Amino acid sequence: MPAAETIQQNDPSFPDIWEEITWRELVHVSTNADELKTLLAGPPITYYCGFDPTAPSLHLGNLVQLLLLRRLQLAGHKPLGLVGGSTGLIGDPRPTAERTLNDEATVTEWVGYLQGQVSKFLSFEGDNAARLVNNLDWTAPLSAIDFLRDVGRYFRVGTMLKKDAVSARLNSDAGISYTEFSYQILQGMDFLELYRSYDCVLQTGGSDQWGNLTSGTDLIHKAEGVSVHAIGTPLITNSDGTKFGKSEGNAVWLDPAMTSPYAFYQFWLNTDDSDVVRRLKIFTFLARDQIAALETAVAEAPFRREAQKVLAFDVTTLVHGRDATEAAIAASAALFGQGEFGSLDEATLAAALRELAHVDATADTTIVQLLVDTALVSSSSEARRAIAQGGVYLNNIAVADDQAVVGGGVLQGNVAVLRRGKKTLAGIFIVG
RNA sequence: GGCAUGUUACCCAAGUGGCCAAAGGGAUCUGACUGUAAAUCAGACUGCUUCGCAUUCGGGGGUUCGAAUCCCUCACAUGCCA
Repeated sequence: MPAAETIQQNDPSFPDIWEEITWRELVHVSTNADELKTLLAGPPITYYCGFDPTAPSLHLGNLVQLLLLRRLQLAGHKPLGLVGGSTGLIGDPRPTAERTLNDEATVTEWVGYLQGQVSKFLSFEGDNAARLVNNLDWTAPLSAIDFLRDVGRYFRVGTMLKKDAVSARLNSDAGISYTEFSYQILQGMDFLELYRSYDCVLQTGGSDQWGNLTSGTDLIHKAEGVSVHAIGTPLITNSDGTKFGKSEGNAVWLDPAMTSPYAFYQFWLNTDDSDVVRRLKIFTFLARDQIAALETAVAEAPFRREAQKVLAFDVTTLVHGRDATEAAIAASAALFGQGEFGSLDEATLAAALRELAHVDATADTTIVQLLVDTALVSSSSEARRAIAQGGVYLNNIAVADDQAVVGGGVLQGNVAVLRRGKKTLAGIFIVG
């Protein structure tokens, strides 16, 4: 375990930031690479990335963008963090189906949450201080007529139809609404507005947003006669083909109330050997030689999982802070340690359990009920099924009977550890 | 606006009057093996007061002893025509 969190800095062994972000595999597509390299090596530029409030929190996919913003800021450039108050009301077209529109009050509330999260990853001090912007500020006052005359005229429908996001939907039987079809115009407008107000010349985003990114560069080219840039980051994938950023089928959120720091730490700790080096490059500020050393460690002693430990420590610390990470590690050590729970002291055990999903219960509560209460399973049918399959443990002892109650299975301090499968745990505090 | 076709569980997708809680694949979960990996193998995967019962196949209504399957209607989608 590292003694201290990695300092946020770019690796000085790279000649310039472009070389570094390329090495970190952060660039999947971009506008002219040579020009971008030169631009980023030169005097500070203003750049931006947008986050749409389609949920109350950002998730791991957004973290890639946040870290790219931060790396560019560390290279001296000036970030704009855009939270899409207006684009969030529309929603970008997903490949499969139309989105459900969220109401304005909800979106407004989420805008606030996301702004808070974005702020944590950027510096708001110094010559290249970050700024937060909200596209509702310039789209809300716009009338439909102004929109069509001033902005719409620059957009060719043929071009819009060719965007992957749109054509995928047109070719599916879901079709696409005019609302979502218009999304690319809104995002293009954002870039133009930021170019005019802040001299913003670069937009970053996921490669799945490439059509929307170029929508902006094209618009600026037409409206202002200027060439600006875009960088599309790769879609992060797991080598086994499953989706990155899902734990137990749920998204991993940055909000500790939605994904606990313990669960967050565990998510990273469980990274596959074959993915861990790529994760280190993208999600940590470790230097090239440090990552190379960890790569060797994975190859020579994979069972030690050194790289995973460093990755989990660094990313959890980055997102949740040092204290939360220490607590998550302590809980992990207690719960996954060699010894029996009975050998742990009361305070350590209780603290560990509080890192997990935990509930209060009486001694005569059934295990089935507790599995449901702790959200280890989603229904009592599933709880019985899990018990029947031998996948439920109380204090590391398999539960065989689906009528069983917590009863005597109580540890020091009147607590019990409920486990489903190998590593999904919950704490039970016996009261009354 | 007209004609045609389609809408099945998390996703894809069979099923076209009873043998359908509904094939198959993916995802997911559990077990074995392990390093709290991966791969592989096995099992599970609507809910419940679980050897039984209840509710599901876009919404509503109808025919029938009986419907995911037939009819009507509404909504949505796709294609062609206007």
